[in-house]
Amino acid sequence: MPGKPKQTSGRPKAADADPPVAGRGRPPTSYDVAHLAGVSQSTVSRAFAAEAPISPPFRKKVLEAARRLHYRPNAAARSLTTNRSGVVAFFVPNIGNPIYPSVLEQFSQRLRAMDRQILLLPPVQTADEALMWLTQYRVEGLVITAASPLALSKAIARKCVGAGVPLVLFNRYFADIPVASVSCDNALGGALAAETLLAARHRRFAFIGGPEPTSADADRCAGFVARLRERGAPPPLIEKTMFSYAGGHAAGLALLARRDRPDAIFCANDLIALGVLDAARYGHRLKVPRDVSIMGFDDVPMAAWAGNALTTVRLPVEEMVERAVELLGRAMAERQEKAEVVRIAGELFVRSTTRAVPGGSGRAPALFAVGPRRANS
Amino acid sequence: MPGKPKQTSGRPKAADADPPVAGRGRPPTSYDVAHLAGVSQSTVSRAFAAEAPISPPFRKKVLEAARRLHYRPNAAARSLTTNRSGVVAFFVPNIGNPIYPSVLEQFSQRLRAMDRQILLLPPVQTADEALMWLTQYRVEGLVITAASPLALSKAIARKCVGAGVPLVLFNRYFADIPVASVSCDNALGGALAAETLLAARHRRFAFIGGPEPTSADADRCAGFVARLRERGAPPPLIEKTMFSYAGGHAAGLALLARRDRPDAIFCANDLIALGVLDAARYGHRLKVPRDVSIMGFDDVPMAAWAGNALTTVRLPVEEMVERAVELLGRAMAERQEKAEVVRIAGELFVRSTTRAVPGGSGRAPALFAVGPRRANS
DNA sequence: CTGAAAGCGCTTACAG
DNA sequence: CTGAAAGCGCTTACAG
Repeated sequence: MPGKPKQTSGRPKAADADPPVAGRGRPPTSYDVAHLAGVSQSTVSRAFAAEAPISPPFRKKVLEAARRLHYRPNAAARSLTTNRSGVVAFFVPNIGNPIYPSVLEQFSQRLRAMDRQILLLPPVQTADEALMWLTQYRVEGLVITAASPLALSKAIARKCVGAGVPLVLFNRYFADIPVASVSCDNALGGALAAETLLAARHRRFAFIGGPEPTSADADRCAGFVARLRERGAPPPLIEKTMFSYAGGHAAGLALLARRDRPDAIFCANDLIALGVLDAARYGHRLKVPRDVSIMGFDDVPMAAWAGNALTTVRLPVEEMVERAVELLGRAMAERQEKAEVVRIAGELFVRSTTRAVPGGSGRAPALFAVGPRRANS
Repeated sequence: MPGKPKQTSGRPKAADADPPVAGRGRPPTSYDVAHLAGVSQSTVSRAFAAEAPISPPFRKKVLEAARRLHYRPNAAARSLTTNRSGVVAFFVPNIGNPIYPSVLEQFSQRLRAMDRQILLLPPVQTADEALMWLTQYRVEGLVITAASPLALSKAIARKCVGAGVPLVLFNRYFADIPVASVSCDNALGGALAAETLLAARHRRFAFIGGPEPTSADADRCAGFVARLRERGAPPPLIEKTMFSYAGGHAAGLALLARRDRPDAIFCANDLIALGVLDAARYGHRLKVPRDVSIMGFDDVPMAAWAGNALTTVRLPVEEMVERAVELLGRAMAERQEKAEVVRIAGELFVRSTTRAVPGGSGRAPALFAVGPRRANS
């Protein structure tokens, strides 16, 4: 007699028991609900599908019975029939950057609204491993939030594109791989940094970037360098270090020990900048910004701390996540990946690690492409 | 003809094509592998189960065919038959605390070794919602890494225990709910803080805790207070604030404005302590530790930064995660929850926000229960 | 709109 | 050890 419950006779009939939760016997199935509601199992299934053909009274009956039994469709069974898991994977290799907790939190909120779950990609070693894992779990989409290690992220991205796994890069892109991405306008941010430091009458510039030529890093640097050149300023020194406080600290110590010590340093991110800041203050006993101005990028929570008050360009996390989820949703719906590249301007936050503009109000000048704002740390 | 592939005729036979990845047609099934390897589908299944009865040559044949097809057992199908999903859920409401990225990272590593995936609990509003979600995804276990908001975490814990969902609390416990947990020995940590401040000849103590009586918070406070009392010191002022830098900053501003200004402040965590530190330095223009000593708890990365050099008690994250995973594994294997409560001592890191011990070597005295260490920030 | 039935891709008794 | 078959709990054509 197919179509009727089998092998479930051992389970206590959770007809009106109050806490039929899980624990003891297995969770209720759609047959249990059908039985209680006096409808067919198909009808139960339809009651839980938004677009399914079912009359309001039937749906009501089913939902009421489901509520009493604490029933929810088994995700695995649903996944098996539909071949869609409802799961989005995240590759967050750079979780150490304090910007990512809020990124993850925002994704979590928005994805919940789309009824998607977040599965964390395990620390795979190769792109093949990643892809096998993605297919094993029938992951519907992948978000990569960092490009370090570059080679691995890139290989994974390439595999995903090849395999048709919807992919969105967060604050990264790969020029040679056609994939959807949402970034801060890093080049513009670099230009904003240049403007800020130029307005403060600096002349000896430096840029400290990460160890690998990620797009974010490269664009921030390029925007900075280009704007300096446009304004007729001398080219900056360019240093590489680890993408961390310790990296910034070491680089800052070295850079500030040079004869031709720069008096304005723009760092590829806040973590580096905060390391440089401490290297200047505590390593070299310099006054910031009197002796040297320092800027970061991202606006991590620590940048606003009173002891740091770091001038920086804020990553527009909220808008970025919003767009990323939008792109991901579109990529999951259509089979066809669009490879759209979104760039969102970041806002300048002038705090206390950059010299005030001479004769200015303390605000950055109005010639910026994006309205600056004096932050109340 | 049951037992043979059905409805798959439309798919290109991926016999020797090189990249049969995903993308176009569906991923290969065990039937495809069986076909290629010249064995039955059952044998394919057995080749992927560690304990299954299968001869080495057969397994080898299967695995080779699987490799060629990039085959991996469909997790949903497996979950459906075994009723076990291989998924562990994480509830990390307090992701803002910079200690959690490393916690999550360590869990990720260890869980991978156990072949478990991490699914993030969405931002549910009620315990019932959480439980329904847990059963919908047949989650095998839950890790709760924070107790804020207390009421929700507690309600979820209670539901899980009631429903038999294996649960491990990370650095939290609920006295009235029998559930496995792994914590830092917070009371001991509080005592260490008291010893450190007493040894520096302080007399006017304060404790700043979080807004809710979480176990970690309460134990740190209790250990601190008890040790002060044992040593005949006057009882500390006790303040409450948000579990954040901003909370600590506000509380520090207020506390240090008092007539009976404390000269030694122990904070429930580093984020609060760093806020207090900046309130002292930049809000009140005090010298730390000359005018006031400040201690935190956790040893977040920022505590070691040169500008902060915060004396603190380190959360033994690595050991804690190791034990937590162990407990979780046991709870998932046995049906019976043990409610074991593990406490691991945290290590004292003396940096520069506490006065050196008079006449001492700069090291904390040797009477501490746990060997102190002077950190090289 | 509603119900009976097939099928998703596995695992696991059951025979041999 | 190996294979044929049943069954996991759903979704979705297919009839009515």
